[in-house]
Amino acid sequence: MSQKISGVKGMNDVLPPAIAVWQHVERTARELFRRYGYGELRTPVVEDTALFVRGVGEGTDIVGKEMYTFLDKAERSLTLRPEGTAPAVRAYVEHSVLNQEPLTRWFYVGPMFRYERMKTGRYRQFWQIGVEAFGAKEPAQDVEVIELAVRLLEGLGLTGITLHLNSIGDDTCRPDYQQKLVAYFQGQRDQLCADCQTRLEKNPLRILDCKNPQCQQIAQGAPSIQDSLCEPCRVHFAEVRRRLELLGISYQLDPRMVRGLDYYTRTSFELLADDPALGTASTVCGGGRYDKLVKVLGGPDVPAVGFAIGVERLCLLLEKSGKVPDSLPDLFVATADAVAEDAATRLVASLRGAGVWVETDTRGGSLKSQMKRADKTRARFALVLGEREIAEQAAELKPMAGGEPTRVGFTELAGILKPQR
RNA sequence: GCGAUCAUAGCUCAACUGGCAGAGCACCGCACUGUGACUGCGGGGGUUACCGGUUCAAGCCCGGUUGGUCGCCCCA
Repeated sequence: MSQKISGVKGMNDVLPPAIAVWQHVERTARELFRRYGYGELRTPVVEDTALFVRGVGEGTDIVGKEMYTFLDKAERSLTLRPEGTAPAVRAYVEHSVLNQEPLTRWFYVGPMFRYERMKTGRYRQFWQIGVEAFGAKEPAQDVEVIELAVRLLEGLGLTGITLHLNSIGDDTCRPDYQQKLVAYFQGQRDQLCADCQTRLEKNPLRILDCKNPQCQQIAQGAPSIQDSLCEPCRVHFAEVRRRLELLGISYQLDPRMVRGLDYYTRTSFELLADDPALGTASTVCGGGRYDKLVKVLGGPDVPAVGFAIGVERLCLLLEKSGKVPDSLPDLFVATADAVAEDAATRLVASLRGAGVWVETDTRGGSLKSQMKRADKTRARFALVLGEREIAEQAAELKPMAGGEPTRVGFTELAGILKPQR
């Protein structure tokens, strides 16, 4: 025996049967996105490092300390993508998509990479399902994107999810607000935690969602961004809210929810799970409008909105809720004697050709061990084939869950089994 | 990056104040079987995460490393 090699820290294998949750999530998402006219985008897992430095922001934790960055053999600095928006924008700009269509709606599913300390619902390789819509500045687009996120979780049968909503203004009103904020916190500077004192200079908005109780207390009295929005931002946000209500999507206004990145504008939202199983990783989905980003990445001045969902977190919630539909074989075929072998092989092949999910034990063995195997597969029906059945071209179809067997001719089998799926 | 806590068979866990590393489940084989979850008997599986130290003797005590889990930070 050679030395065992284990997987990389923070990166997980998913194997059957646990993969069923993932497949269910993906299937549900793809079907939903199709109905809203979103097309799938696939970009490489590796990008030019500069894309994230510029697109995500130099001052962020992600760029500052969490990226998997390396030099390839030609000394290019490459990075394993830490998120999906910057690559989507890169592709949008690179293929001049705006020149082909004024409105573009994409979704993506794939792994992201961040070098972080692990905990529940947080891994170094994690999957995101994301949506990006380019070209519409209208509130209707914000709402369509939010609706998509909400409907996906609804469609998966999840409850206990709250939509948190805020508008963080734009270039014209946010600077004013930041000034007001700084002025307010400056007065109580020494009562803030050490982190927040630095934030006061670098990113005052972030003080608002500091978890420190003392800071939270102080933040309570801070001016709300809602009172500082400029007229266009105020109107935009009011329309977003009106349209959400129109669709019956409830939300919680959260004026202290902010985004750390400069290019985010106006609408900002998160979906939070109240399930303690996620611990502090309760954010299942985060998104918002980023009207500046396309231009920042060298493209035209195109408005955009999007979100990203953490698939592992979603799966954790789903596994716990037990709302994953079973996917089970239709039939298990066992052989009782050697005479039946060849005929059974052909019967199984033709059933499979007709679309029936058939399991067998390719190791053969005693009927008992085959039936044990059948039990394991949780097939709906079992069929035992021997000399007698082959001669008569018919067999007892036995429901594995219990109940009376029925005598069925081989030619009828596919018809009986297939429609039940 | 900081702090807490844990690590024994594939899984869940035992092993007294330091004294030959075990059970259940799972897996495999045989017997009995024309029909499986609660038939009988048997079997394979471990350098007790790794490295070092103390001791006549370490799964147990001490130090380090790695990995898991949970807070802080940040996020999805």
